[in-house]
Amino acid sequence: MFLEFKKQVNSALKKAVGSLNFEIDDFELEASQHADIASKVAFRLASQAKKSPKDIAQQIVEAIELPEDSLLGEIKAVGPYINITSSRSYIDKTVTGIREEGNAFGGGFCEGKILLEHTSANPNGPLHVGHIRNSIIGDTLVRILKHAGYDVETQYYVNDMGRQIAIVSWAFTQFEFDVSKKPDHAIADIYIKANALLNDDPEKIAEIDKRMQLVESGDEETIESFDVAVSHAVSGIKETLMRMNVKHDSFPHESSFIRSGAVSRVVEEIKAIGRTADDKGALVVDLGDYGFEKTLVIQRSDGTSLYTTRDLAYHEWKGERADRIIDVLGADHKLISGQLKATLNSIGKKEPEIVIFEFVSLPEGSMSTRRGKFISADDLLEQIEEQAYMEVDKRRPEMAEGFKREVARTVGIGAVRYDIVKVSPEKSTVFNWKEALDFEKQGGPFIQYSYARACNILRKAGEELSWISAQDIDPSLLVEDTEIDLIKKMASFDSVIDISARELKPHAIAIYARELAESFNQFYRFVPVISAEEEDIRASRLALVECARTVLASALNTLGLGAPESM
RNA sequence: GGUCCCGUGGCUUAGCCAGGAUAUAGCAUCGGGCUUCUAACCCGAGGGCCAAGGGUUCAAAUCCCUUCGGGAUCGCCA
Repeated sequence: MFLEFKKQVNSALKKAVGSLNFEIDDFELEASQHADIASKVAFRLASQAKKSPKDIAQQIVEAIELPEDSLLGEIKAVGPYINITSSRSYIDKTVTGIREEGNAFGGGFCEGKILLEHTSANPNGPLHVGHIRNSIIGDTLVRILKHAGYDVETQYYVNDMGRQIAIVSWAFTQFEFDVSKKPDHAIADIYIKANALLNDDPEKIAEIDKRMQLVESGDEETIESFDVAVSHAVSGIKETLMRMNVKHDSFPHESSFIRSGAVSRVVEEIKAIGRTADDKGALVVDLGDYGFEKTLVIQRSDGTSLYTTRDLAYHEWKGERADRIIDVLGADHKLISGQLKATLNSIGKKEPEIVIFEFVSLPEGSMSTRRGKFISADDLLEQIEEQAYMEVDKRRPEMAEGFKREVARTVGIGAVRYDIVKVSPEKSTVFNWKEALDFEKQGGPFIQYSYARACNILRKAGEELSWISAQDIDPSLLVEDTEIDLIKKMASFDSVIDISARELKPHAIAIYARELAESFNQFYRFVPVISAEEEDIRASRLALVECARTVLASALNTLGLGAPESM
């Protein structure tokens, strides 16, 4: 609803400014503490009109004419600012809008097919707390984009033929694989051992090189040994992702692009535009005109392809299947993703939009699967759920064990996801157990609690008052400050979705969800619902609670947090 | 050494790209609130020369330059 409000503000200002014979398109609208929206346009027009911004603001306000039933209410010039408040109709339409649209409220205004790749961690061990930043940012973006109206397909690109996988497959021939363990963890065990062995005995590296050549040339037995290693790791990774409410639609494998001929094809395409050169037997691409000093190697001197080459083929393939391609990648991919985009651009292919997130490190330094220096996502989830269980047990000791376990799971995952997504991706972070397990913060569980409270009111109303949601209500009876604040907060859901979908910034939705929960809690504290004296007021408030439940559920769902009806 | 990202109260953090009204929240600290829809809640207080220095501008947390601190990266790894 806020998007529509903004549109009306723009057109009202445009007309007013036009009637004063000023030329300007951008009204510099911004959120304000003094109104629902404010325009700074008077600053810009000051030089043009040779008048003070203050006078211009006043003039514009006087020139504004509002149509019947406008979403704009009071319009005031305060110094150079034009402060605009929404009308009663805005409030009423928001309530009816939510009641009519339900879960679709605040979205559905975009269209097109998006292919989004995220996580794509190498299958040489379990996901660690750094990888899940990728998964959570990626999955939240998927949910935001879907709500905005896009058709989104999510992919996990499986590196099943890199050097690291050659090492894992080789490790199977050197060490015992512990089948009693979760498979991705068991893979990490032998991978770490193999790396240590290669470190001690560099002559064995030739065996890895040999495997790399064999797999690329299509040797059945080697391919099979890679597949075994990869599928063990991937099955464990999938389990972890599922536990975090993260789902991928497909898992394309790198090797498939070799086998389909896509890799050789893309190499030929690059050769054809005359950008390639031979550098000591390796094939390199010159991207100097794109601002890259150094050339990009796309083929080793032994003729095998590299990650980059396969990634080029993968992106070419993705570009043929979607209107937009989005990749969520770690900070280590900044350079290479720039080169990837430049190369695709040079052969006239669709470029991906890249979302970069900075690294999560440990207090003692950076994480490394190879060296066994990492905290696995499974460990984190295990501990957080245990912590959450204690919190539930403390608050609802009388409830059944199954209830406590279920709530602990929902709340635990919620806390983890929220903590990660609420921070801007461009900040590097240091993982800290104490903070990760702290439930006192106003985070995921805070939002889930608001939702549970809303559910509880409605459940009680159903039991005690035989309330049903279809009842006709009068939204104009909602006049308390906290009611209006809550409604306005819900109204702005669409604009938050719009902004986070456009800028690919999931953390905006995290902040919004928290504010929405806060608004609901304030309403809950100050306005009686079930015990409201007058029946029509009670009905309107129940409808409002139901609206809040709807929007809270959407916000939680967009963040990938579970919505518990009781906790 | 080159390039990119980050540096906001004790801790975590929004705002920065598109400069303007007293800089946003949370945690922690201190004070108040459960006979009333679950207190995982609500209300209030203190706490910031927005890393430092310079510049642009009527106006800078926001743009530019320099320095410092942290992270990432710099062809045949991924």
